[in-house]
Amino acid sequence: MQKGFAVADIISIPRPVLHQQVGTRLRQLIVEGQIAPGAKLNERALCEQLQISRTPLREAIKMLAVEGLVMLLPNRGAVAAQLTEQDVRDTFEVIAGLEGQSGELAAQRISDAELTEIRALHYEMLAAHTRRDLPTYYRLNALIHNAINRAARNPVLSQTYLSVNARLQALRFRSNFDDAKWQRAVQEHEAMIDRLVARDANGLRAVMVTHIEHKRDAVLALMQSGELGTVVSATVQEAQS
Amino acid sequence: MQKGFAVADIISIPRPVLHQQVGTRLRQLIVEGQIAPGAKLNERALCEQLQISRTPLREAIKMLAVEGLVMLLPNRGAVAAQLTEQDVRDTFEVIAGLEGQSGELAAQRISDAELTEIRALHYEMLAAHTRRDLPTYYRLNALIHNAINRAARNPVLSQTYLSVNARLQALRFRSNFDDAKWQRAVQEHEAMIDRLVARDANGLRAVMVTHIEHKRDAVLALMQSGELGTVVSATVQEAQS
DNA sequence: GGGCTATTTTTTGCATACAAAATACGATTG
DNA sequence: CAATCGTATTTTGTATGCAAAAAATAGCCC
Repeated sequence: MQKGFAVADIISIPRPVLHQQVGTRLRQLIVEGQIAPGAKLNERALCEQLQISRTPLREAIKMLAVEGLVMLLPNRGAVAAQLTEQDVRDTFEVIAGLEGQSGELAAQRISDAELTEIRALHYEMLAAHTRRDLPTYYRLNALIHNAINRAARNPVLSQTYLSVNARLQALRFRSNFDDAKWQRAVQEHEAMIDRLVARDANGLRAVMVTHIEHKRDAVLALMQSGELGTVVSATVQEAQS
Repeated sequence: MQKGFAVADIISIPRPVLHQQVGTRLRQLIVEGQIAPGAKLNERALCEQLQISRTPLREAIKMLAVEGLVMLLPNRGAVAAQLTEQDVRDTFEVIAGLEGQSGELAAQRISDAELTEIRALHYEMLAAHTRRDLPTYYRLNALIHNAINRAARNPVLSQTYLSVNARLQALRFRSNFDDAKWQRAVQEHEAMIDRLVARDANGLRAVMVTHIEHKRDAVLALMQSGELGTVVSATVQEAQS
């Protein structure tokens, strides 16, 4: 009680507790498709793989269940969430609302410094697009969306967005970009910057909603083509560290 | 594998697993204020009170942490979430967006039967208002909001709304309604029905956003008056069973 | 007596042990 | 040989045990 701050309190990087680490790792495995949608999460196997006991693993699984990344089957464990087409539509609908609001607020609240940074990221993204460097493009794309989210100055909104969005990550990073769609996405990003510069809240909302709807259509097309479920080597991705 | 459906699979009501039950109970305790905001969740004490071991309790606590109802302090357990004024503003901002979208979609998608039911509930609510029966009013109010949410036909949206809203429940059901505010809330509900009948999506969105903003102001006023933190006997309430 | 440090006690975090349910397997019978 | 039943094995759910960290307490020095 009376002891002040020990040195360790200051210098030691507080290693997150195990169930958090495990949660992060599991999230990664699911989002990257290493654990395929619908696949069963065998506790013993995961324990061995992650070198931990069942207690923190189970705690992590319960957390992912709340986030919607896994489904709990009473007395039969957990399976990675497998979204139906309708689930995907519903989720994108919510994401569109959240991103729209995020854009609306960001346009009102963004600082010049943040705007400058976003413009810089945007140019980097254009470079990646020009080089047809998809992984870098994805990474920068995520960074820009996160930056806009941050500029909205609402941690609850950001957190909610990340949580809902995580369910789609496994799909989003596999959408097959043809050049036309890619070009359109880039143009939409240009429009976002424009609306941000103009501090046009309603305009930015509209652009972001449209952008998400196009992304949704790309994902749905991919789903209908039946290409999903295949475990594709995943690209680096940002959100939901 | 080969065994078909046993009778038990059909007739037995599958008693939810313990961590779910515990989660529900803890949520209730926090929302009703039996566990005050900021209060520590002592594992041993809760284990005795709920007559369970620490394992399911800890799993439940982790789930509530994801929902935002408790905060985890590494190596120091969990405390019931204590929202700052800014947290409340942020949360209401998200709620406004979600309810607004919910209204927008409900106006487009509601069936006549659902609309009829909502009108009936509305009249019951008017009765409760006339009698100044606040508990019944709250209950019916929650039922109407839930019904609109359901009419939006988006389970992901409903779930997200419930999850974010749960954090405010502890506050919302303690707001001191003066008669003027109550009257205004009732009028806003009338406007909701109107917009639903007219299938006016944008109109309903606007009404719901305004309604939430008023609710927010009432809660903020109560917070600033310092009346919160007191454990008040909670009223029955619906959401987040 | 006040403030600091050392020691005890409590509490948390993780691992393991045990019980119940589900699954897999095999035997038995028609 | 197929289908069904019974048993063995696996897997999940819960309880308990153990170690480390935090909190409380006591002791000490000034």
